[in-house]
Amino acid sequence: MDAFFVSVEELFDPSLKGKPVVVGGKPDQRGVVSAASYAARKFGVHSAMPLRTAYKLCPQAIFVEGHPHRYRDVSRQVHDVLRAFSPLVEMASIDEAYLDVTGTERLHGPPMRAAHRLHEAIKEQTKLNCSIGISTARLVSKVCSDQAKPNGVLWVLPGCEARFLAPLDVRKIPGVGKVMEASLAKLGIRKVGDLARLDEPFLEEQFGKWGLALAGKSKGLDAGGWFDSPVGDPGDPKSISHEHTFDQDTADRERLGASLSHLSEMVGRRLREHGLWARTVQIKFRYSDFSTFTRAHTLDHATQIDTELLAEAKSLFDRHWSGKPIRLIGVHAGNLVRGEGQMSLLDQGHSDRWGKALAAADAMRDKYGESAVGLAGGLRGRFQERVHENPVGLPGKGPRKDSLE
DNA sequence: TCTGGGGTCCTAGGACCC
DNA sequence: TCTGGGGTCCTAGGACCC
Repeated sequence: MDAFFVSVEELFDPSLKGKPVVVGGKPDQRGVVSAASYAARKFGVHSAMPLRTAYKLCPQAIFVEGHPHRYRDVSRQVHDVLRAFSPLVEMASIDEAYLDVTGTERLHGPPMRAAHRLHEAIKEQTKLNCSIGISTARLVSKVCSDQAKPNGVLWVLPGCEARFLAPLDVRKIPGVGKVMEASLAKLGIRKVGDLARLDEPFLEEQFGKWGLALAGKSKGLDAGGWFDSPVGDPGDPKSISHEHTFDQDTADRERLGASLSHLSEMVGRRLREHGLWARTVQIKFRYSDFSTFTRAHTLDHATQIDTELLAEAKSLFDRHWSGKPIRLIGVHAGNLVRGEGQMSLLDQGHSDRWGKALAAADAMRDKYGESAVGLAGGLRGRFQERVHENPVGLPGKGPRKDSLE
């Protein structure tokens, strides 16, 4: 999709059209640009840029917080259009998808006509512009859809992949970022064509497994990793995490504890949504100087219970926090397994009761919103006066710190 | 330029096992 | 007693993507 977040904002507020718009937050907030309109890009504003920098470059821009739910809804609409077109669809992100249209020629016509039909269908049903790249490989299609922006369709004929890529900067290859670009530049490699001319053993020696894949990519092959896999459902997530950057750095133990509590609940909720259980709990923290640490612990069983995630997160935090002010804190669940994790027998009764309570809490959140219900610890500092010891007696006996309010 | 939040994949060292 | 080779799992960090 072209300038996706901005375009969705324009859909809901047409007065934004044609103006410099920055999605990501207010200019005095900690944060970065999620998306910038083409008018804002003219001033040098681009995604991932700090909001304060964007403001300096383009103070007249309209800064909006954004509406993640709307983006998700529209993304689903796009997905529906694509699925009607071909069953082999893979959403690669909220605004990007791959379609395998092998053998649909009798249905949709030759590639160019098929792409234009799809382009029109998306415009008609979502009122949004997109760009389409057509080729024999995922990698080439992605690069060529980027080249087709805005609102274009581009087809790289079979056999022309390497010739299409050769004049482009190496940075255009997905997976080549700032660091790789700099390492390649040191070797005098700036264009994809330079890369394609080198022999594979040299690239492997220089960059390991990645170098080898890179050699293939430069020639237009889906060499190695994700690009190599067939188009289709990507399957279960491998990790689930939530993190939070404070408006101002804090060393307030209560606030940090409340954050860990809230983040653990969000992670637990998403685990239950997916039917996944986590064996590894990891916390992340970042100090004022931006130094960032992660600390992990792997359990002997898998869990999806908020209080258990929280207990691990808290214990990791208490053991490793230096006491200095913190900018960011996060909770991460990894080593995910599907279905029932083996609960220790002792905990079985305990987890059953929590299971029921958590299901009820999730249902309330579905109905009334994310902040409808939470662990008492997570409310501390937000609704201090409302926190009593286990007001509804759920689900433990008597007062307890982690009761559900 | 004062740097979000959600992910994936890779590397490297160490513990541990046979 | 100076010490192999293969494997797996765990942990920490980092590059990269949208």
